[in-house]
Amino acid sequence: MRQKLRLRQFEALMAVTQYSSVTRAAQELGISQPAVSRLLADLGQSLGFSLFDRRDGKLVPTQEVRFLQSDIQRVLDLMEQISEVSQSITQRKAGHIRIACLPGFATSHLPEVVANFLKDRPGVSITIEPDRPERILEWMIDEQFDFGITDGFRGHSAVESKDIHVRTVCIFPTGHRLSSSSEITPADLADEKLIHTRRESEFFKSLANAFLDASVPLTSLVETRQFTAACELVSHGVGVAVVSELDAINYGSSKIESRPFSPKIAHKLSLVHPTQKRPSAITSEFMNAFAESLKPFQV
Amino acid sequence: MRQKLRLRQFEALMAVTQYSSVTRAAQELGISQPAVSRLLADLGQSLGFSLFDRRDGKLVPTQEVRFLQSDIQRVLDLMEQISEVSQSITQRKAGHIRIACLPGFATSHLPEVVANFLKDRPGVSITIEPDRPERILEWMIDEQFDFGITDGFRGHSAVESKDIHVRTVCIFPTGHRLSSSSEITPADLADEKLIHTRRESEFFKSLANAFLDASVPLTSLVETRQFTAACELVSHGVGVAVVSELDAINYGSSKIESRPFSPKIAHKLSLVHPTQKRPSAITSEFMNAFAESLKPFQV
DNA sequence: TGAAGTTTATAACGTTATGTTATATTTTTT
DNA sequence: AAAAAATATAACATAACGTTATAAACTTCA
Repeated sequence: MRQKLRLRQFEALMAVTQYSSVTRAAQELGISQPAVSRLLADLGQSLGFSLFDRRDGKLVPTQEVRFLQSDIQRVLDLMEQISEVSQSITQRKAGHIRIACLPGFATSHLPEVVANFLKDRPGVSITIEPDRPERILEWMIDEQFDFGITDGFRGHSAVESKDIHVRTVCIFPTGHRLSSSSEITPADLADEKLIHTRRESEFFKSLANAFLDASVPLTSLVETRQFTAACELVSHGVGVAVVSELDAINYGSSKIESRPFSPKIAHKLSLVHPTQKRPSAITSEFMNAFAESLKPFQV
Repeated sequence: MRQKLRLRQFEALMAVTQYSSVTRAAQELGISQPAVSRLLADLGQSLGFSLFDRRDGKLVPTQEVRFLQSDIQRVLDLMEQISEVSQSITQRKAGHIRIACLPGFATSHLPEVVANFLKDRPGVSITIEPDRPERILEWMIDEQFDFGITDGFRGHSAVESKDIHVRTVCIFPTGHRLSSSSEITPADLADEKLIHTRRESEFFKSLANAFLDASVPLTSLVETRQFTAACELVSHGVGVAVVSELDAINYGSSKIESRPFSPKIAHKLSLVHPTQKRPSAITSEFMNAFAESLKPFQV
């Protein structure tokens, strides 16, 4: 009966082919000569044809063997590669991370974090998919992504989340009268038209409460989902806004200025991942790195 | 210490991935469940990360494993392929044969033999390289080819040969006065202009001797290396010739006719192969098949 | 829940693959 | 033909891989 072909036999075959000598091959493999002799004998038996011919003192592979050698070498190379990749994985140097995030992060904060993370991890690749929070939540539930950066998240059994409260600031066009204040209060904004997030959002409610507490009317002008859009509108002099400091800084334009807003209102970000699926080691590492990157902006 | 990755472990890994169950995988592999359990445990140990997560009763590969799976599958597929190809080789259904031959054979007799040979040997491939006898001899000595079909071969220590003596016939243009004879003798050709092989060739010497013995002068018109060229010339009415029956038949044109020549003169073909290099099984088989194909034309 | 049933892991122990050393045989060189 | 080198064979140890028995963990369902 034709037995099973074994890797060790292939290693012996290739070594003998390379050195044209069983003795030499054994040395290179770091085992004894009889061991190689028998590996070859067994392999020849399994394959059903002789493996080498003697030619003036050297062993030359038969044509049958040569016909198989490229495939055999490929197997050995692949094994080697798998071994290397697995090492990279344990050293957190290889893997793939699928990230879903709010559109704002895809362009501003995240790229820098990703670039930094990949710098000393050559085998790691990353997918970034920006979309609305609702979609990000779906993706987490479906486990289509490993990690999500979202806001307005209210909990879901299939999604584990870590909340990050980032500072917010009031932004206004450069040269605006508000630039003389070192801190902005609702009273300062009594006559200003506000650009803000959706009325249903937690953040808007906090903001509205602040105005309410200060007995100042809130003049709503534009409602937008994204802080980046708010920055853009403010820079065009449309109005003023209270946005996360993260966005204000990353907007990086000289057309707007920012000041702390009082009372302190935090914007809640949620770093999420599927509950059921244990994150891969490299994903965990990235999630930590990302949380760390937000530290400077946390309340 | 990171031990060696073994094929059996990969087989277990893929089986468990496929069936999401160790028990089921063991059944499919035809071994006991504990055996699979341990293969996985060992592999996890070697790789350095856990292989599966439990998800409502099923085993789901970790992302780390999924990252390696395509490579692992490729290794297993390749092993399978090698095993299949090696079977084909022993069954003479796979391999490669490099054939060097005279130009005439490349176009006429050989293709049919090759086609027939390949018909029920799907894995076999063949190289055909036509050239002059001198070059064919070189190729044999250099072992650049497995099998050669040549003539005028006078022996060489590095080349083993088998001589084949094929019948020859006299050819002339259709409707020529010779067509009334059932057998042509030198005397019949006394007034004919002859197209023949090189004067140094054995075959020409035999032919010349026949004329000499019959005391008939040989009127040489064209000297050519190839019988096919002679056929061509004859078909254009340039003269008559004595060529191997093989070529006469394969020329397959109604423009020439042939008759046996008397005395019988054989044309010596040599089937050659390198002495030192043992022919592969499939090459031996082809050489036999080719020799067999010449049987109908042998003296 | 918790008890039953199923699945997986662990333990104890053969068999085969793969290694060893010693030695016979073959091949190459002198 | 003898000496030297290379390879094959024999006898035996160890690790890989299989077994069965059984413990532990997980699912299911009353």
